[in-house]
Amino acid sequence: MTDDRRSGCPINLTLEVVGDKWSLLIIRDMMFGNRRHFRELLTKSEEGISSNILADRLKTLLDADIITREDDPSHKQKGIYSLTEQGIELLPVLAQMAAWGYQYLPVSEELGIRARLLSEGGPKMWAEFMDELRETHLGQVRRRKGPSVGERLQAAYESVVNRT
Amino acid sequence: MTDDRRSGCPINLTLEVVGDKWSLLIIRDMMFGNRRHFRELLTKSEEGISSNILADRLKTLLDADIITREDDPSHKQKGIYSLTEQGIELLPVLAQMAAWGYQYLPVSEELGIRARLLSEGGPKMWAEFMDELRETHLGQVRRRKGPSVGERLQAAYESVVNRT
DNA sequence: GCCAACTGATTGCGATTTGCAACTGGTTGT
DNA sequence: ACAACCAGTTGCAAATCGCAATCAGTTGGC
Repeated sequence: MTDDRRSGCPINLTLEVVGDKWSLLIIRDMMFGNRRHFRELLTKSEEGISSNILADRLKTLLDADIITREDDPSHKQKGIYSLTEQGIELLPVLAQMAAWGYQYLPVSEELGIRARLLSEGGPKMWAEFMDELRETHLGQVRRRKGPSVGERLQAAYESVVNRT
Repeated sequence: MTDDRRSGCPINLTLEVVGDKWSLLIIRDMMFGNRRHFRELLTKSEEGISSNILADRLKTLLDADIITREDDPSHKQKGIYSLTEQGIELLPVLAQMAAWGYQYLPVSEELGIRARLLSEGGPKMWAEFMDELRETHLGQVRRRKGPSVGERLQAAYESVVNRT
């Protein structure tokens, strides 16, 4: 783990931290799938990450202060992973990638619906969702106003999945 | 070059196309550095990409319809690479990554100034810059209104570099 | 107390990807 | 004619990836 950087360009530095094929997917699952434990991230991943890669990426993300880990009081071996403020602020990056992928790539209907809603909702919806994440991951209190963005996204996803 | 995808998730599909350490840097150089030839991308890159990687990534980006290549009439061997509409629409992704990197990573002053301006300018400035890119890369005409975003970013960069 | 199932990982190992350096075959300017 | 320039290609060693098996500790059921 050397910290020599290729350049001081913000885009490059960001890529050096999360510019691989897995890190952002892990963060996506933590944000949209509410995965907080190792096993959840391992087995409920759409793409099937393997355990050594997951362990390695979690370590990297911990080092980069994008997530934190604390012990689960209900199980001595379980750890709970949480997003930090920095991690939560990666949401706009994910949202833009989702919007781009939704527009130009062969996205499946079930998995695309969230991207569509999030894209249509725009930065305002993103900010609201980030507030919800701050509540779930940082324990901050949020002034509620109706159904959460997370709930709405989940409901839309299920409605597509259950449609016969 | 198999086209089996890990999942139909828009974020995953986007990562499968540009989720490596170099592709987005090449696109960045084409957008902000106005690099259009192989040599320009190779030698004027901040990070020092090697020629085989560059050739490989350009091929991938061509296949993904993010860039196009045409012969340079002024030199039989030279090719001119241009961004497609899809490629230009990656700007918001880059802008968000730049904003995140600028806020949380040890960005150098010279290379950070563009990120700061672009972040402060927000989606409106991004749209304007994308229009300029459509002009340069797609040959579209643009209704001009004062100095271009590209010129403003470049001027800011040079002013930081030349400051003693 | 015993044991199966579950927990977060780690290890071994072959396949792939990366990246440096040298090189190729062709073009251009002088 | 010849040096400089052009877009790549090739060889090869090192690093990374990803699958499967394994590990050691924890928990719940009986």
